Amino acid sequence: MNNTEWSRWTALDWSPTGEVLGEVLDGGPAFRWTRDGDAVWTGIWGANVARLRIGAGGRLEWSAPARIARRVRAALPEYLALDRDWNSLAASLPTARDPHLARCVAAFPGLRLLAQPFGETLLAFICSATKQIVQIRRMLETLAERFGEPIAAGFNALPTWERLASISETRLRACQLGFRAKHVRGTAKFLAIHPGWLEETRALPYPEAHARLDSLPGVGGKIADCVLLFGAGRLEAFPVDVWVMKALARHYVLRTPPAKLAARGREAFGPCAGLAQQFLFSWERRRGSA
DNA sequence: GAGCAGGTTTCCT
DNA sequence: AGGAAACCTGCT
Repeated sequence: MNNTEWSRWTALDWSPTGEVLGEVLDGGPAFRWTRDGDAVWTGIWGANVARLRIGAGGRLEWSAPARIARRVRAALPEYLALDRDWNSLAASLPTARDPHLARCVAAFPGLRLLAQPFGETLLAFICSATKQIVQIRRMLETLAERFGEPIAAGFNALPTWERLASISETRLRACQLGFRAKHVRGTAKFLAIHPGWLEETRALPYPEAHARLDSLPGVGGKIADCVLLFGAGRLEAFPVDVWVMKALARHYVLRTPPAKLAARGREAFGPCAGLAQQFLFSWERRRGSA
C-alpha cells in the first residue's frame, strides 16, 4: 500500500502556522485527516487524497497519488477555501467590543473553515450524535472500507448517499453506527426518492436550507448548522456543541436556554458567526483546557 | 458497573 | 412550549 507513487511537493498560496493547520484539519469538522510523525497530514475528501505539510519557506505544500494528482490540484483550492480572504473575514468579527474573541482571533491567525463536500458532511454529522471524534472517525473509516469506492491504494472514498440507500440497517450497525444506522438509512432512503434535493438545499438561503436539513431523520438544528457551515461555507451558521457551550458559559454571560444559543450566537457574532464559533472552539480545545 | 459522550426523537406535562 | 427519557457503543 506504500507502493503508491506520490506527486512532487507543490506550494500553495497559504502560510499557516503548524498549530493553525492542525486546527483546520483536525479541529472536528474534518474527520478523515491524520498526522504522521513528521508533521505531514494525509486526508481524504470526495474522490481526493492528499498530503499536506508546511514547507521550508513556511508555505503550505501538497502532494497526491500521482494518478489522481491532476484532479487533486484542481480540487484543493476550493477545499482549502483559498479564494476567500480569511483575514478580512476575521477582521470583520466584533472583536472591538469582545476581548475574548479578540484574543482567540489573535491566537489562531488565518484560521479558516474547510469547504467539505456537502453530502459527506451530512453523513459525518449524522454519525456524530453523542460520539467523540475518535469514534466518529472509526465509523466513517469503516463505512469507506466496506462500501466506498477505491481512490488509491489504501484509500477509499466515503459511500455516496445512493450507495448508502442500498445498505441494510444491520450492515450499517455493523460499522459501529448504533442507533445512527437508522438515521443514515432513513436519510439515504429519502434522498434516493428525492433526486437533486441535496443540491437544491445547498443553494437555498440559510433559513430555508436549515429548515430542510432539520427535517431529515437524525438531523436537528445543531447538525443542520454543522452541515451548512462546514459543507456549504455558510458562515452565518452557528452550531453549538459542547465545546462552544463551554466557551459561552466560561467567557460570556448566558441568560439563554441552550436551545436558543444558536440564534443568540448569530445575533451576537454577526454574519460570520460560524467563523467566530471556530475561533472559540479552537481556543477552548487548545488553551481552554489548561 | 454506573455514567457519560461534539444529539435527535419521542413522549410526556 | 419546555423538559425528561431512550437510543447503540465504547471508554472511564
